[in-house]
Amino acid sequence: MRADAAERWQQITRVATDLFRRKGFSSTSMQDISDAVGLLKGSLYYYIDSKEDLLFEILRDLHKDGERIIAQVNFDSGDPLTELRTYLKQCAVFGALHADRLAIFLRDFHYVPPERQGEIISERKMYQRTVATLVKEAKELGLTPPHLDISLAATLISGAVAGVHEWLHPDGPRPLDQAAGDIAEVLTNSIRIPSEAVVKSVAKKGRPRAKVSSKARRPA
Amino acid sequence: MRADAAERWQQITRVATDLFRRKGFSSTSMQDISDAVGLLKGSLYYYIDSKEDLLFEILRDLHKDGERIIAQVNFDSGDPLTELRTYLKQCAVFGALHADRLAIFLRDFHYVPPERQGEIISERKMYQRTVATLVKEAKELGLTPPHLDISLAATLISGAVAGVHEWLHPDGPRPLDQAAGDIAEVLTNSIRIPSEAVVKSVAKKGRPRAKVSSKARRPA
DNA sequence: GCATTGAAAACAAACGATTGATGCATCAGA
DNA sequence: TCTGATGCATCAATCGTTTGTTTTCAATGC
Repeated sequence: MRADAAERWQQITRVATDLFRRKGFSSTSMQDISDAVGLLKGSLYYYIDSKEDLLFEILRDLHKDGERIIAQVNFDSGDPLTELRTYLKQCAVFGALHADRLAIFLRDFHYVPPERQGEIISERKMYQRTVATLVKEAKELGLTPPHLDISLAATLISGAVAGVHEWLHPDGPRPLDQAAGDIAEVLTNSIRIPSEAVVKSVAKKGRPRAKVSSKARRPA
Repeated sequence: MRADAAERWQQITRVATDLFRRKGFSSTSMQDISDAVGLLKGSLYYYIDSKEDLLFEILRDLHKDGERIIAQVNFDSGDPLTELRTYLKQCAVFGALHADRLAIFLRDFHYVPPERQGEIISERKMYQRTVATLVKEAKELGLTPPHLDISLAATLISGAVAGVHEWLHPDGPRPLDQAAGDIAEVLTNSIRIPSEAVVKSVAKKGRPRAKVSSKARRPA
């Protein structure tokens, strides 16, 4: 094996990831990929078995990276809300760092041959279950509003953090760690008990109308 | 024009919507559509100009329906958090009722010819701007934590409610209106000031470990 | 009440282009 | 020289779309 064989493989997966993300899996042809790599499309089949196989390899790598990062979270602190916050922060960071592959996963996963889906699909369900468990623990400890629908809240939070990759970029104006922390904080806050004092006081005193008019808020 | 011409058109859009949702736009062939309708694929071109045109028509209809529902919200109550809650509830209901077309919009919108995208794209930006304005108003009134990043929070909330269509179904176990209300409540809560009393008291007293073990929470 | 007409609606056949994939030839480097 | 790596030519299938023809059926004339 030549020295640059591994590089070729990385180049192919990198190029394919970029194209799949931008154009979608089924709209990306092997011709597109081979053009970007600098090979003839037939030559790609020296490295892969099929187009779907290439997709599988890309998503399986994402799966592995995901497992590695989540494993760093400590779930034994004793405070479910803090654990949830830490966990969500990690998820947000992960989403920002692997936005391309995550977008492909969420949109084009169903193109992976069914018999190979099992190796990947477990990850997402694990995400949701982790959140669900932490939310449940928080409620049992009285840390959430008493009528909170924990299943609904968990699904909502899971979905929210799954969508973060669409707009949180590692090279954004704020440090990634900081922004991810804020995201986790806001999401965790969604199941906290709100301060009644503030809510009531403001509602009573009849605040003046905000500057932004109703018209401006509904443009055309 | 014959009486059933309008029915044919509805049948075509309905079938296409279902297929686009399940298989994706570019993986759905005109043959698939014509088979499901019961015509030869060439005959479809009596009703449409192109495949992309069909997608455009479907999404433009969604756009119109969206405008109609959002217009019902009263933005002059004087309480931005209540307005946000109402607005988000409407969005959740809308998402559940039009999950198919919404999924197509979020995934396959980029297949709409660029010159025709403008007629549709305004809608989503309006959603986000509405949320952003309400969040900003709430902060200015001191209804949110003082350090809240309003842009981040608004984006997060918008993304969360946009993903609701994936799991909230009109015929679910709970009445749609009720579930949507809960969703809006949780999301609105995410920018409310949390009750410090509860948080501190629990943190202090050193609660016992929750029943669910750390292992169970991270299944393989 | 029946035949005629004309447009709407669907069929039938084919178009060129592109798709994912294969087999074999070839080339370069160890 | 031998093998990993790529070029080259080509496959059958399918793609979206077009064209010309045929069928269907309501309105019309008598």
